[in-house]
Amino acid sequence: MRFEDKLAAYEILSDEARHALICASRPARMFSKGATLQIEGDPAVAASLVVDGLARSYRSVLGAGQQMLALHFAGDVVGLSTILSGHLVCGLTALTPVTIAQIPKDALLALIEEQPQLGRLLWRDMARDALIAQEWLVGLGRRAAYARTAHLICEIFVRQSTAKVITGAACPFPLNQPELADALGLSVVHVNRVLQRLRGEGLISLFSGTLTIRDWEGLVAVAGFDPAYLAPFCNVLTVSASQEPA
Amino acid sequence: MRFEDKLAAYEILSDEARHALICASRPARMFSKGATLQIEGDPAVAASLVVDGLARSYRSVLGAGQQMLALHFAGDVVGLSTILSGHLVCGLTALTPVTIAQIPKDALLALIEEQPQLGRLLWRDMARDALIAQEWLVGLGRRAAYARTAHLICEIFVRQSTAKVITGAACPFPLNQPELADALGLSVVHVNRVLQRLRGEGLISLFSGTLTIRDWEGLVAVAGFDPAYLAPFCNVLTVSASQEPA
DNA sequence: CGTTCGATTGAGTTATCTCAATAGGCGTGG
DNA sequence: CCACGCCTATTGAGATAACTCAATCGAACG
Repeated sequence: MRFEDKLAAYEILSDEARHALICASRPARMFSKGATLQIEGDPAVAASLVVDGLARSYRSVLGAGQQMLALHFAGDVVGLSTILSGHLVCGLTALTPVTIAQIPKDALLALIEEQPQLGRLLWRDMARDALIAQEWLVGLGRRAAYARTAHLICEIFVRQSTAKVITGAACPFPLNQPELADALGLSVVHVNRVLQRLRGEGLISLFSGTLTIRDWEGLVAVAGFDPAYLAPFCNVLTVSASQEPA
Repeated sequence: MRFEDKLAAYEILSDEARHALICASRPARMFSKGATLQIEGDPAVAASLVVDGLARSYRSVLGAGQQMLALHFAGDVVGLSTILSGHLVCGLTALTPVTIAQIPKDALLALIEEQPQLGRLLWRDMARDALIAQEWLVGLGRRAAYARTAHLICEIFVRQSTAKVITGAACPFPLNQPELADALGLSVVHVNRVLQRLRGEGLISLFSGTLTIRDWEGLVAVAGFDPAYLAPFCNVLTVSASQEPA
């Protein structure tokens, strides 16, 4: 069986490096929505390349549910920092049907040594993730629920739309309200009310998994959103490759 | 003039790599408490090695004060992910008198190419920072003020005490209440009340810059603190070197 | 056709904030 | 050496954002 392996890269990968990456990774596997890709607390054995779909990583907190840590869109690499630090992994589940190609830890470490160019790319990817996490941190610490929600919507919209232009456009929105609550550090009930307000103010509409931006300027203003932190890494290059690993 | 350059490393650096690092960095400079080391929004021109003291990075939010993003103890490297991503820097100020050795961006990038071993070390450092940031994220999202504050106190205590054993011991505590508020996403008034409660419950005492742990078990329980995320990187090796750069 | 899950609404509770005021410490300048 | 001013810690009191509990409703699903 063959499949497409889309890899978002920040500069052009040499054929050699791309080939090495493909060789190192296991055959991509598909998972259905809601599937568990990684059990929280397991030791780190592999990084995951999100070939298609959307995944989320999270941490559980004693009596307080879960906190989502990051969204992983197609092209993202998950678990680098965990492997490098030797720490136990956080949970990872599929928010949509998802295709994942795992890269075993040892193969990844070897790859980094042998393909410095690829290593630097992965490192940059981690830097991008760190910036996004920083933005979430700021939001949780200092933005009220309304602005925080608007900000996340902005982020999801920008990360998802390959097109740079953003207007009164629409995009799929794969998070339901309980998932939004986990991401935003809010209760489900409050998320619901915040969303109603965002709709009421004419900023968005959001029904059955589809988000429509009604007033991008307004939404950005409410959120205090500055897309710069996403820009330098927005799929500068998309590499397609067929794969048939050992 | 000579000075000590303490570098916390996770594995033994080759003499060559260490020498290259020292050559790449500018002469260390001292800053007084409260000094601005990096102006928020400037372009990234250099990474900073904290030689001594404690610094904090932060982001300002419109009408909501500042959110502290990270604490940087001696041996930490600041600004790697900003340089790699090309993004503008966050603010950086000294919480105590601090000694900083800057490594200009170009020199750093060259260093990474020429000294892969050192590069991997720096990468691991970034992975550690990511884990700590993740812990802050979880705290801000899902821990109540009381537990969140206890957790930060645990983190500071562990990161600061080189001694592994933790008992009814004391350590300097360089954050005042406004700074704690910035770190914890709380108001100063509430920080004050939370601290009073932590004292009242007999968990800590905290006066004039000195923290004393009165009940480590209890504090850890309240915080839900698991030191594992700090452990793999706690100053496995401390390298001392005299330096006289060009 | 019953069950489950997500969205929605109501109502009361509480954690945390804001505003305001006081008091102590410390540095600076007169 | 004292007086002033600023910063930090503390306290009180009222306001509010966000939470919890609980119930309803519709859609998806088996």
